[in-house]
Amino acid sequence: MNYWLMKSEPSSFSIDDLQQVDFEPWDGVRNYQARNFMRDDMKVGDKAFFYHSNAKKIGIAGVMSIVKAGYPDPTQFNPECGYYYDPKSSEENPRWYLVDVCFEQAFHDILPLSEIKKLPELDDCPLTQKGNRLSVMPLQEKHWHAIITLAQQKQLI
DNA sequence: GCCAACGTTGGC
DNA sequence: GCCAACGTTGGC
Repeated sequence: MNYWLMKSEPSSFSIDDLQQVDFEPWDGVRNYQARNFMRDDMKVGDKAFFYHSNAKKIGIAGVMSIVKAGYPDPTQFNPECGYYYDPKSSEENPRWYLVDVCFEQAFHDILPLSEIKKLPELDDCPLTQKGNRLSVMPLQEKHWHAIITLAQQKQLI
C-alpha cells in the first residue's frame, strides 16, 4: 500500500464536503507530475491525507482512501467545464487523469503545516520543502506515521 | 494582497 | 533547444 498527500482549497472542496458524498472524483488536476502519480501509481486501497491549502487554517484535515485507480478526467472533454476543458486532449488520447477518493476520517481540527514542518522525519518530504507546488505527492511510510503520531499527540484523532 | 518559486508557452 | 515572458500556486 502506498501513502499520498492531496491538496485542495477548502473554499472549493473541503474535507466536510468529502464526508457528505459516497466518493469523489478528484478532478481538475492539470499538472503533469501529479497526473503521472494518479495515472500510474495510485492503487485502490492506498491512503491519502486531505490537505487544505490557501486557507485560514493551512494543514492536514483528515484521511481518505483511493477507491478507484487512475482513469481519464471527464472534465477535460467537456467545453462546458470551462477552465478544466482542454481542447488539446481527446478521448482517444487523454491528457489528464484522476482517481476516486473516499472519506475515511476527519481530524478534530486542522493539523497545521507549521507543526508538520517541525517534524525531523519530514525534512525530506516535498511538502515541507520550499517552493513546492505539487498538489498530489507520494509520502514515505515514515512521513505518514510521523504525521499520524503527531495528530495523536495533539489529540486530533 | 504580496511575492517567491515554479511551470508553461511560444518566438527564434 | 534555448530562454524570456507570462501565468499559477500557495504560504505569509
